[in-house]
Amino acid sequence: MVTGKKQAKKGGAARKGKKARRKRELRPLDVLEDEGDEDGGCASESTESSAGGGGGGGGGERQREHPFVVTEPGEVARAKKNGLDYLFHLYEQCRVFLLQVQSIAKLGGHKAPTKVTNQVFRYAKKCGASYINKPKMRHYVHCYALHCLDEEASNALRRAYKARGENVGAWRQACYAPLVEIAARHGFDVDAVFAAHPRLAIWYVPTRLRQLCHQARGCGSHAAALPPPPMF
Amino acid sequence: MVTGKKQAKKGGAARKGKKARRKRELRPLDVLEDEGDEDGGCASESTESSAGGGGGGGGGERQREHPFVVTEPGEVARAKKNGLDYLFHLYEQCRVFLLQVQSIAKLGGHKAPTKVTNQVFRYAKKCGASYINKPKMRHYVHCYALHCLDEEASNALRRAYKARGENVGAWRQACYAPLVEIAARHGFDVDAVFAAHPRLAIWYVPTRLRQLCHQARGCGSHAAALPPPPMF
DNA sequence: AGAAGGACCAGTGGTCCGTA
DNA sequence: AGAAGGACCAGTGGTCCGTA
Repeated sequence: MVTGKKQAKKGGAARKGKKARRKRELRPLDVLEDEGDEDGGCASESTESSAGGGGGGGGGERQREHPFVVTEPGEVARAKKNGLDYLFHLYEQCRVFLLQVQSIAKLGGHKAPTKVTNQVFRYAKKCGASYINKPKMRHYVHCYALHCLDEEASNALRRAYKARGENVGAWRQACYAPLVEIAARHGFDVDAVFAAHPRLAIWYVPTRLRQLCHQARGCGSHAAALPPPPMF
Repeated sequence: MVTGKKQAKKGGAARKGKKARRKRELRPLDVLEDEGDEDGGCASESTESSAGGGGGGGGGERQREHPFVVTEPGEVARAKKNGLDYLFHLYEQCRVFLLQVQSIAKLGGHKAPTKVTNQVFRYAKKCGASYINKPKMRHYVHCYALHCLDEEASNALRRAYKARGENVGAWRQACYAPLVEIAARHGFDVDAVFAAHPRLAIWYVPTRLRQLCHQARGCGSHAAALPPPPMF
């Protein structure tokens, strides 16, 4: 409480042109630089140069990850695209990174995170997993949640959206409804649903999903077959 | 990471004369002012004017709480002092405040804290419990932990330290050793010990206690009858 | 247009140290 | 001296929005 008195409160507007968002110019191999930092460098440097990464053989310009496309289970995405199996694989990698951070913390007598925190993302970067970042992982958590909680339903949804030629954004939106239904069967307690699943418990419940469960609860006791909400 | 590059790292030195620690001049009844703030004012204004509070009948100057003295279980502290039953009572109050914050959050579809967080302390203040504050509660958590985990041992320690005429600081220090022993019986996993006790699970494990457990584990498998560590 | 992610900001955990 | 607690700060959770 130093700044003011109340201000725009969380998810509101009031962000506009503050502080001139200077972007530091991209330098190749940035990740490898702040070594010798304590806090533990990666335990194995498992660069995991596998799957859909960007970057290609050539030059200096750091490449973004290829965008995701809706793929069926088992299907490999074509050129310049990443599939959804790859997306879910990233969540599994984060889990492994978390486990490593926990082990290291316990060895040193430090407090260990129980969730995938900033510390874990930082650690992942140090291990060379530059393709993992917080905004991306948070963006798709609920998609991963559906995959964990009802793989059948998740697979069906992927096939349907692929067949319809929908883009990733549409598929992502569509993942909410089945989750709300699952939550409904547990008294609309999404937190409990996440907590009960070992691979999901390490992820924060996304705000949007929590909101949808809350508002679905408000609408009486019909266990909601909500058509995918039009726009949010 | 905006400031610099590494700096003094957590509990180190490097705090000295920064930013001229301006103290805002005390105003009486400060707490009652920032009402109408959303985020939920207190649900009951349970001012709890009970126990050892300071302040006295008279004038404007906001009073500090009376300092604690080592008292036996059931003993009421004499003039201008607060006893240890009162101290432990504060922890129970915080728990109730947490439960209220959780209820309110769930009603509103917001995420609910699982621990006594800043939010809970803020809420307690709004409810008129101005005698509750974070530094104090954090300072004595491990004393409360011993009270929860082994009331017999806790009571014995209180009697012993009272008999010896020790001050609160000495008693507080002495609370560490029995806790380390308890942790030792659980593989030195203090986090697990705290997590397993419902009234304790809502408190963060104090750094110092974690350190002591860690270093006790390092010293072989003797389940540590550690004499109270001389100074830290 | 649709999407990936650097960078920002309000509010957190942790505790020092000026105060009484 | 011993102790209570205001206030600070590094690093967090959350996500916007300039970028490609």
